[in-house]
Amino acid sequence: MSVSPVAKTPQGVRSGIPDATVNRLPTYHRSLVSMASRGILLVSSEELADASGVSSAKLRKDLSFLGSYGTRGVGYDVEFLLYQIARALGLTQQWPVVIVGIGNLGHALAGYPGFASRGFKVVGLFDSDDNRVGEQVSVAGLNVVISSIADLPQIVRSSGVSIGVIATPEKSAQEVCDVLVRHGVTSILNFAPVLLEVPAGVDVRRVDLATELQILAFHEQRKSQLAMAESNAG
Amino acid sequence: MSVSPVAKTPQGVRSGIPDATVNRLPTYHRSLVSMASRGILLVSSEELADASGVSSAKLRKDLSFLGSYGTRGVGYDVEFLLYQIARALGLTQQWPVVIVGIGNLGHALAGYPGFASRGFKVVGLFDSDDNRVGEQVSVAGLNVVISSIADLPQIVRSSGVSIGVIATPEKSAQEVCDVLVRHGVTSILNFAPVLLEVPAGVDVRRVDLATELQILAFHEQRKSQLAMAESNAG
DNA sequence: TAGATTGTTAATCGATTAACAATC
DNA sequence: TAGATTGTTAATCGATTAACAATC
Repeated sequence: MSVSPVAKTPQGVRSGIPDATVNRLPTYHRSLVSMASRGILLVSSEELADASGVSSAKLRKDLSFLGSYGTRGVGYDVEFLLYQIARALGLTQQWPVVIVGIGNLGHALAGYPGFASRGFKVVGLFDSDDNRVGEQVSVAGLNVVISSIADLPQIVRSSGVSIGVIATPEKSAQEVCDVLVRHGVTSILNFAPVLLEVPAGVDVRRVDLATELQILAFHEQRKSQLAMAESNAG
Repeated sequence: MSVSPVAKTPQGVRSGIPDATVNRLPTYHRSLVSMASRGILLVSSEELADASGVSSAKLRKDLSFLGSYGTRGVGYDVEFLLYQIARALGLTQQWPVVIVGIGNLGHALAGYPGFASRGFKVVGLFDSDDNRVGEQVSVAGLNVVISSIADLPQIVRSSGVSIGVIATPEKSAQEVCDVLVRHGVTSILNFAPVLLEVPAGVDVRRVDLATELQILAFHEQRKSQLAMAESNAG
């Protein structure tokens, strides 16, 4: 057993890796994959931080929650650190994933190359539109057939799916979510513009185009206000 | 001039609305739109917070940065608060937007209904694939033709575009970003899995499927570890 | 040993929360 | 006036940062 810097609460043992850190680990992972593919063997916190868009202090702090995987005076072994981050993120196992709602967005998600390359395997595509059921979609070079949502329970159970992606219209998202959760899915990536209701223990992450654009609009507005204030102050 | 709770620094005047608050405003906005459409005239912080998935204390704190728009003992006027949030977010003006990279994802983005309904107007679709140039895409009920990237500067200039969406493959994202920035785009929503290099003053938000899935995988892994620890502890 | 770079400390900063005075 | 609910305060919590001792 390694001694890791674990945060404790009176309630019990906690994960030990702060949320803010977990949210940045995929970025470090990606930077390291890119470096490894370029044949880089060794990297300093400064270099990896630059490549990832964070400060080196933050990077070292983040990595310190995973363990002590660098060498003072030298840096980090790229492959070794890559493995440690992949392990922390749970990428050393394969995660079967289902996608529900195969419109343009669902198609785009199914065809996303970064899916397979990171240990996620699309084991099912589902759509409520009967005209679409039976259609072939190319996923990571293989053809996957679109199934009826009626077949979802069987596939989720048999493949042990715990991660589901919802790319349906807003209207059916909650219903689909309920089906997923009922059959054992405990992590959901939601592209529909609704706040899904889920029982405790189920994680949901929502990705919303409108939200992102609105935040950009806010900052855009602020920039033009600042520009005006400055030209007035002149 | 209204006296607003503005955070100051020795350097000068700052925006006054914390980032964490800005990031939640779109959620409140959406909840209020939904309530307004259901004919709800008045809402308490408790109700709006529930609908938005936050605590009422956090909601009230967030709203307090915009101003004092509620009535003690009563609540918030839905339409009025909606307008104030829209104004704060910059949604009372129309933002012309261009989308570059019209594959499956670009198509999905172009067809997204929440675009137009929130004051974003797609004024240009661009693709580097000459076979795709000239193709019609339905955007908010209108047909928009896919243009060559060579035409981007002209359209960005003439429409005063300041927000761009990048939905290209990883390979061409930085190049496209450079073109956008060179012609005056100062906010970029990036769906390509690269960290874009931009000059100071340009805002970039990156949305990445792999990142989201990896964060879910982390939590999923932690849940199964906790379950195992519990069954061992019995 | 001298130079380089990690891992950790401690200070600072920003975000969250609970409680409640203000006020409808 | 009594009840309800906001807006604000102050305490707490978590994240960031700079600096540096440890150590290759």
